[in-house]
Amino acid sequence: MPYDPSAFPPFAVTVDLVVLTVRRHALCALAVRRGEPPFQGRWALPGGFVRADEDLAQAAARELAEETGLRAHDPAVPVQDNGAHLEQLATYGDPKRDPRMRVVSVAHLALAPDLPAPRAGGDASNARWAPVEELLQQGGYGRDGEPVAPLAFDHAQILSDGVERARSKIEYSSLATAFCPPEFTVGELRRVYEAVWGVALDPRNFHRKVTGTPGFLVPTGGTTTRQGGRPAQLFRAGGATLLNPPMLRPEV
Amino acid sequence: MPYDPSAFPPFAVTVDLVVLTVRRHALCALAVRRGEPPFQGRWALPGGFVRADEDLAQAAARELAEETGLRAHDPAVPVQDNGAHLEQLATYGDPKRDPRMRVVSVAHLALAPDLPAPRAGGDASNARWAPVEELLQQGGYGRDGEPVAPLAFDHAQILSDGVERARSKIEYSSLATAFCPPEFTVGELRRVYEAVWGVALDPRNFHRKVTGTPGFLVPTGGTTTRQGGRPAQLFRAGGATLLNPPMLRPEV
DNA sequence: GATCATAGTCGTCTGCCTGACGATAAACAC
DNA sequence: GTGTTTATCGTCAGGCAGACGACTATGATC
Repeated sequence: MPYDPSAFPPFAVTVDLVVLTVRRHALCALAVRRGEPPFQGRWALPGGFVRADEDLAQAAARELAEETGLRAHDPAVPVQDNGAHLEQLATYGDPKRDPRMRVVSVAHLALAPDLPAPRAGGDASNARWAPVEELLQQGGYGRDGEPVAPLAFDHAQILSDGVERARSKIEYSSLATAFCPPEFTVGELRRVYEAVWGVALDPRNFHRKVTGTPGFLVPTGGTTTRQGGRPAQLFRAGGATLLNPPMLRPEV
Repeated sequence: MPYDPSAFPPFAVTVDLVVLTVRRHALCALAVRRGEPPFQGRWALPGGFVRADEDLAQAAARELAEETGLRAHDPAVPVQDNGAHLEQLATYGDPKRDPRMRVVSVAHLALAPDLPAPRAGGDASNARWAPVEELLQQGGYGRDGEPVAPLAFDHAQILSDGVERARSKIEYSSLATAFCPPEFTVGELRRVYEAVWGVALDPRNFHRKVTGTPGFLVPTGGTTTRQGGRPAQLFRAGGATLLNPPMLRPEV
């Protein structure tokens, strides 16, 4: 027995993506330029409609693949390959958030290692990685001196919530490894924490902490010199997902 | 310019509520009996359609008031009066979660102090507080010896997620006070933690921890003997929302 | 009224973890 | 070789948590 369609108002349901990565020691998010009204020409988060036969997570994974080529991890499987971490973030449903009609957006958060270059349907000029502070600042000027328009719709709020989720989640989980390539050094992992939190961490205490937490890191045996200086051990992400005790974010 | 309605599939959007409270040293959730198919006669979480002009949080607050008479707090205002804490939990949108049509449910989590009795549109027999283990057990027998049917739809999953959110959130926030009356003793707060986590806590260490965390508790000056034994100091919830360092949940 | 049971509150001690920081190691640039 | 950079190991003091002893203040029971 289907519902009486007059008994409830119809909604459009979309997924929007907060895709974060660390580039050049800065936390960056994927932004796409809108090609049509409303907010034509403004930057926005990637996203799209949920299809009739699609789960929300499937829709988010499909959008992520379309925008970045990344495959999403099965959340039940620990991070192993080069895929991105994908999780539901929150849902935004203010009646006026889209001027055209009633749209409820289920935002998702994706964490990815540094990628070569974004592609938005093949058009590179309409997609870019931008530092999150640049995307979130209101009416300032970007690094190139041009005025910065705020993100379309309520996407500044969504991005802000996604960044806060990422910042708090790397405290008590091993999610920071999702920003790293499959093999990485302790120093690279530390620079991820520093970029996401925007702080400087003591390399010695950080090294002691991450190598001393069981299941966080697994040495691969190899070493590298990627960053100059003494060669560093290479690690993969271990099976542990929850860090106990957590990494402590320095205050202020 | 409205969307072309043929460009996207129409969805129904509902809010479902995980309303938790602590009664008789057990973590309980509000359940309502379904009066119509599908799942007629089965227990389910309270919920309903989001109206055309309503925000998601407004819809959740309205449903909460209809089912329990509780007013929800403005999330920006710290807990002071007898209202309930209300926050968005997660969104569930499996294409088959409702056999009738495509329904996306934005689940919310509410934490309330112990209430006299539930009312579901005035019909008490169709609403009850039930221990969460009882609602979540699959095909067992309840306290009264009658067989227990699983919750309708995917509500067991939603309830499970809500309980897990509550369990983890009282670790690092002062949310446990949302389960307490406006004035409460340290022992009452401890029994909240014990019920939600299902563990026993050392009364002395707990007392030291909560009274030593700045901003968590504010003494009102009064004392009480509600639980027998030596009179205890009464407290109100302080302004702090985040506990740093957090309460530690004993392992296993 | 003495005794007991029940809760609440204050202390002590020990072990672990963290932050601060010195020291050494192994590469590269000149 | 010297200096620079990054990685890694150690040391030490302070803080917090778990274990648990001791004392206090009420009501219940004999």
